Amino acid sequence: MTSHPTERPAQQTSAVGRGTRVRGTRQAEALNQVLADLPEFRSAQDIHAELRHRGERIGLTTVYRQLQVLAEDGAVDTLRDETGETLYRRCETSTHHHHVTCRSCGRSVEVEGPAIEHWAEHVATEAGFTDIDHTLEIFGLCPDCAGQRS
Amino acid sequence: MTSHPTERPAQQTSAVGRGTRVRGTRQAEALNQVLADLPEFRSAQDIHAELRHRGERIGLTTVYRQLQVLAEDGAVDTLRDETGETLYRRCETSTHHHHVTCRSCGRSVEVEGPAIEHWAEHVATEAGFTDIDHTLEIFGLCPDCAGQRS
DNA sequence: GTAATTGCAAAGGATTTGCTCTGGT
DNA sequence: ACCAGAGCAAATCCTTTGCAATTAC
Repeated sequence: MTSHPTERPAQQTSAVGRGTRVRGTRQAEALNQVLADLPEFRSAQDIHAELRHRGERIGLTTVYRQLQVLAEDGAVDTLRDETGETLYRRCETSTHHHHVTCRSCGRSVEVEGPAIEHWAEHVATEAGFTDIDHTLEIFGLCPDCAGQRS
Repeated sequence: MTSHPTERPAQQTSAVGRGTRVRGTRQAEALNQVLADLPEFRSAQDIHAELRHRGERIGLTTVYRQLQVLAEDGAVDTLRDETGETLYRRCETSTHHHHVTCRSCGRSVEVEGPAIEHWAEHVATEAGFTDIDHTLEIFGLCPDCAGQRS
């Protein structure tokens, strides 16, 4: 175990008082476009590759940094796949939700479960914990992939 | 995370016909001892360090390999913390359960929530998915760690 | 004796960081 | 001009692999 209690990058978007401090760059624009086009969860590297395919000149580092910011702002959802890679996808709803993701093709469906959030909060509080957070991912085979299987 | 029909390295314990194919080594023994002593989730590196502290001569590689096997056999539970590291702990109950884990010290409490399992199964099925599985981790600060904090 | 196991060193793979260059405004 | 943002290369970090040396049985 390494780090952590206090960490948390301390977001500073608009903390300073002044408005937008974000520049509209060609790269950011392109990334947004790709995110808008891809409905499935994809890794940063995938997304970078896709951008390159489209002929965009953009560095992998930029993709990572951009996605990080978008994730912090809640503009994209993130999840870790079984190999530990972080996957990103543009967020559709702004409310807290979870996903049912296809193990085979990556397609995913958003689902809400207020009961779960409460339950998590509840059991953790009961155990004396504070500052509670949780992660929940559901994996399975989507209709399409289930069909074409061995 | 439990089932997973498709993968599984095809264990060969006792497949050949002959008996025990597993050797009782000093290292394996020591690792077991440490796992028995530590009630919290710990990273492989932590466990290795602990072993060294105890004066054991054992390589990090062996710890990783050993833990991998134990995890496959269901002898230890694994989970990924927020940084992506894999944490291990000897499994206590055989029933499906989840954990409320301290972000700071790693201590964890097992909790059960049949309702959650059903809900997960339900929403996924409703979305047309099959062969469903899920992961749920709750993080927070345990009473002790919450105290000694800013 | 023989094969399972160890463990060092090196490889891998994802993500981050240092630092300089570029392009918006 | 100025400064946020881009990006390359190098650095990190956890984890796995190659392969020779050990060791249990």
